[in-house]
Amino acid sequence: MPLALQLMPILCALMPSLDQPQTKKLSALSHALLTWYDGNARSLPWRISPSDRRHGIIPDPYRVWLSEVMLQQTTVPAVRDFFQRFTDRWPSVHDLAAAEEGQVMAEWAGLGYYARARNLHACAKKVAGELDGVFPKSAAELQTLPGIGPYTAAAISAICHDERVGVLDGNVERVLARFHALSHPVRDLKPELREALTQTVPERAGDYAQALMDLGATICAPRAAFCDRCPLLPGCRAAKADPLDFPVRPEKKPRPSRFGHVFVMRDMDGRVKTGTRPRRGLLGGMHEFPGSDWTEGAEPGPQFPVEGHWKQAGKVHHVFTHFALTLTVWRLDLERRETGPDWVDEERLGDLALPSLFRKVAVAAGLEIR
DNA sequence: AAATCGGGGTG
DNA sequence: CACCCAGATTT
Repeated sequence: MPLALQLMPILCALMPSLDQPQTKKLSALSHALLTWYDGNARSLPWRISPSDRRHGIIPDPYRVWLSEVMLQQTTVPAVRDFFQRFTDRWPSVHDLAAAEEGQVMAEWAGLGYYARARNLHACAKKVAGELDGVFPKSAAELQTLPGIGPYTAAAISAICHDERVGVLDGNVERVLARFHALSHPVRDLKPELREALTQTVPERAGDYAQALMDLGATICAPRAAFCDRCPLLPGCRAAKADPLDFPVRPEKKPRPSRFGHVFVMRDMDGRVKTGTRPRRGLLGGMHEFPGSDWTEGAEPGPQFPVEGHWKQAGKVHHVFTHFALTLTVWRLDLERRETGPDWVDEERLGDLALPSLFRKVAVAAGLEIR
């Protein structure tokens, strides 16, 4: 066995890790962090500023919940406009619960992770129907609702009711991984980390959670660390070396390349053939254009959906890197007038629950789409 | 425990 | 292009 491998366990044991003294150090710095937050909090549409919060203004749980679900694995810039449209259209949980699921999906189109939209609507119906429109206050109860996991439950209860729970999102994971100089991927010790964080939460639990997240977003950022402006610098282990060495990421597997065909069929009256994807799986429940399966390794045969009714076929290769997916987009202009519920006016494609992938397909096929 | 689920931003 | 982001759910 190579010497390096023999030494590995010893090196790991020597590396600083999550321990009690370090947690106490963070606890001692919590007030410095809150002071930093009072002067440096980001202004966000769903947030109550620390000043307003001190004057007794309480956040609206509906808006906090909506923002937290939208922000799951999604950046603030991407969420802003969606949050504004949702709250304009559905100002309360009752309004959202009364909406058609399809309307919610259509409004969510472009934000990604579409199971979130279905869970969002299911949760709204539950809260409006069974709970008289009042969200539960404790994290434990919140986590029983669809689409609300450990993070979102803690975030809502801390921000809205100052429940003293550890709010552990990607930003806070990074801050803590650096503060403790964790030598293992956070994934492997997330429950311990969340518990340790809970021990440090002060009275202003909501502001503390948001302070840690803002610190991760602006000071202790993924690809940069401005330690000279960090209120946690005095106790931070990574700052003594290179903060960018943390967090340690687990190896990720490459995605296999996939290939497929998509058919953008347009009849003489300007109507386009659409379909609805299964509720489960990739882009579940969203609209689509018909096409082949997306197969690994090699391109499938064209599998044209119509025989002899099209007069012109434009062919465009388009690569969608997000899915490691290469699609061949076919534009089929039909000679015969088609009818049916799946045929939609080209001008109204923008109203559909069409994910970004298929919007790009439409553009690649030469359609006008808003 | 690992895989899956989108899309946009950034260096 | 690779990596990351206010994670949850399914397998």
